[in-house]
Amino acid sequence: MTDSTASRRRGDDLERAIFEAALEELAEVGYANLRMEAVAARAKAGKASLYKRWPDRAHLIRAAARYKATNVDTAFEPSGDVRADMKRVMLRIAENQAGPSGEAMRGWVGELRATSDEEEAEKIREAIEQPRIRVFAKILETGIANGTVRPEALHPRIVNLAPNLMTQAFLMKGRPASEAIIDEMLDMIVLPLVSSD
Amino acid sequence: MTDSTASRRRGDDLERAIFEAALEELAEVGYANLRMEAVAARAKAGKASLYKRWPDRAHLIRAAARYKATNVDTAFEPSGDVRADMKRVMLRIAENQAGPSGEAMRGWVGELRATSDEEEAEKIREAIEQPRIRVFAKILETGIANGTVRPEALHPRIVNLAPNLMTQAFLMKGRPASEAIIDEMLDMIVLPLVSSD
Amino acid sequence: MTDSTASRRRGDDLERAIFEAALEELAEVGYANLRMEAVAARAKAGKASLYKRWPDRAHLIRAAARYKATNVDTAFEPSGDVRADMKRVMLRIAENQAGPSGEAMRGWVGELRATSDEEEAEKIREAIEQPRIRVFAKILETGIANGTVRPEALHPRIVNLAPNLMTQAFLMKGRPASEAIIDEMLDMIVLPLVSSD
Amino acid sequence: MTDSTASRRRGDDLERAIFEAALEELAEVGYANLRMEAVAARAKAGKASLYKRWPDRAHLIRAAARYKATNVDTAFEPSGDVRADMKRVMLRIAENQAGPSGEAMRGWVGELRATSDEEEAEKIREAIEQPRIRVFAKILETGIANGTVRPEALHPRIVNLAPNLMTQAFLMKGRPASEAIIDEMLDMIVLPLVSSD
DNA sequence: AGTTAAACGAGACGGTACGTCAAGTCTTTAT
DNA sequence: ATAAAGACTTGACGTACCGTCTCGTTTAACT
Repeated sequence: MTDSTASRRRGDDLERAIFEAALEELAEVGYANLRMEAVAARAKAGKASLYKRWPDRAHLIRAAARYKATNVDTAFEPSGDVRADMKRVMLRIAENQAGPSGEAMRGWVGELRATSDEEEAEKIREAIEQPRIRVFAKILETGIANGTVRPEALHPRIVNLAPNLMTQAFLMKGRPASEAIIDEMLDMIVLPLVSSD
Repeated sequence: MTDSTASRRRGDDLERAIFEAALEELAEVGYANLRMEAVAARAKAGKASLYKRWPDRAHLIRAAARYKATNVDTAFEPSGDVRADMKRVMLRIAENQAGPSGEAMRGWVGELRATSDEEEAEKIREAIEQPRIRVFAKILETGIANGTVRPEALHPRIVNLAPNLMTQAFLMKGRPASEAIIDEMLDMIVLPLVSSD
Repeated sequence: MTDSTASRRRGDDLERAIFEAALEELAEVGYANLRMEAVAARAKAGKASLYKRWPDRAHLIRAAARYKATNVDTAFEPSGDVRADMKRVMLRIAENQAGPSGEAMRGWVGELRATSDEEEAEKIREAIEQPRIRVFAKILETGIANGTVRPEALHPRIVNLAPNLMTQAFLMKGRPASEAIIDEMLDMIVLPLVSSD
Repeated sequence: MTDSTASRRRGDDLERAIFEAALEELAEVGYANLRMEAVAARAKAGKASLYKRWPDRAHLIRAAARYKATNVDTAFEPSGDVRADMKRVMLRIAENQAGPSGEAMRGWVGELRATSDEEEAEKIREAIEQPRIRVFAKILETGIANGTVRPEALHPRIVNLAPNLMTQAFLMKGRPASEAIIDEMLDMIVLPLVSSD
């Protein structure tokens, strides 16, 4: 029997519970107001169990964000309609930014500095960007295949353009871009750059 | 005689001294590690003199950033060469981001939330963007005048594109975009979008 | 009018309040269960205000005990009846041991070690013993004057004998000696040693 | 087979190992700084093995002190010279106080309170005092037999006087009485009280 | 010029959260 | 079946800043 409801959580079980608690706190009070004690209390864990795993709030939140990211369905199958596909992904990014992941990124950005551990920062950034690059690259490749997209559009700076615009809008406005803004981004910036004609 | 070494500063004199101290602290330790006590000590002021003027760290830093912005030479005369003009302004933005203003923005972004005072946030964002919009708009207008730029490029989303790319790069990397990256931004994204033919 | 009820306590006022709180806690829960946070809370003070004044619990409690001692009426006028005078003082010591001072001494004893700061310990011990020595010496001197006490009884080891027996009884039993025990101490040990015939 | 080097200790074997570890810790860091984890580690035992046997630090240490006491040679044959015999026993007590047993008593005293379990305390006190009473009583009886000691000296308060003075000196000074002090105790207090002439 | 009220520097204060430590409990793994 | 190992919850520790408040002192404005 695996009846462990009454028994004490350990290892991964506990870790998951902490992540869930951290993400909920993040969503409720935001990164700047997130207290380790609140996370511990919500996870019904001791503070020591948090500090044993992560040296500080920043590391815990990054780990929680990564945990969230890996537990999210990232499957995506391009339809062939480049604009529709891009819009769909961008709306999904917006949804994500509205939740704890958005808060996590905001906190991460706030504590980032040129003098901080650059390798660590680079790793995190790549972990965030890589999945997006792949998705947008796939969309563009489909477009190239059916002749609607210029082959030169596969340059990383252009592949990343749409998500970067989303990020910028989110960070500077405090909330994700609306659908209207996404439409503008697509029609005025991204599509003109990648379209083949 | 303005011998004020021994005398006590008041009013604007004091305010300026606090701003300078805040900006220096910002440059040295970054927003996340900035302590009100450190600013007060560096300005040889009491903490009460800070809290009398601004309700919290966030407000002080925003005010300091505004103070810095107004004291900087923003005069800009377009040469007619759109690419060169844009690059010049973007390099200037990069310089700025490397200093205390960059830290101020990072801190502001870190504390921003969808639930915060949106009007206040909007005002600050506009105060940051307006001068840039004007500069880039002027550059584009000159280009339109000499036929190198499409008239449709005057849409705010496109006018703001270059500074937005700069902001995004700065926030996500922890340091301003390098010259090479600025070149890429211009040649792969901005110029293709605004060029007339 | 010295109506300062509404204003914030500082300096000695605050110190006194902390001492009172510490002594009350001491009386209620004992030294071993005394918590700095409880003292701070009872004194309506921040923990930092405690730690600013004393490095740890031990120092705070010693200071509180000293404060108590200095605020107690130690005046004593020998009546000439050596046994009655000694009994009176011993009962007073018993009373004292039953209160916070007793707890303070118990705690001090518990933390004392051969390797601790001996000078400090010596100072405290003397501060405790000196007043007693004087009182008992005065009693014996009066007895010598009226011929009921041997002059050799003025040796410190004998002068201190009665209080030392009180201390030993208190420390080993957890509560002060009863009147019956004090009678025995006097009749079987102290008086036989000091009486002149 | 008595090959126990590689096999796991159990029952009494383990208990003895824990006692030894506790006594060593006691001697090294004192009661106040004794950590259960340190005892467990030194005994190469799990903490659970400690808590299974004793409910807390206090009980473990008392048990360890008792264990020590029973394993010490308490055989004593009075020589007939009361002063020499008493001095020999008092020096032995001093030796004992300098070791872990002294620390154990100090800790016990520190945690004792009027409100604690009095029966338990009484039992422990008697366990400590009984062997001493017997030894000193035997010495005095020998003295009475050869006419050097008054028969009235057999009252418990007087029989216990010498060890009580030792205890008091040890607890208040942090270290056992020196030989010079023992001489004074004997010549100024104990012997005058018990001598027959 | 002398007086007065405000502004100021210094820093003590009540308080919150930090990150650490050890206590005592519980689970897992090895003997 | 029992012990070793050590992960876990709990709660106090002592520290660091927060934002408020009090104290004298300095300065500007007004008798």
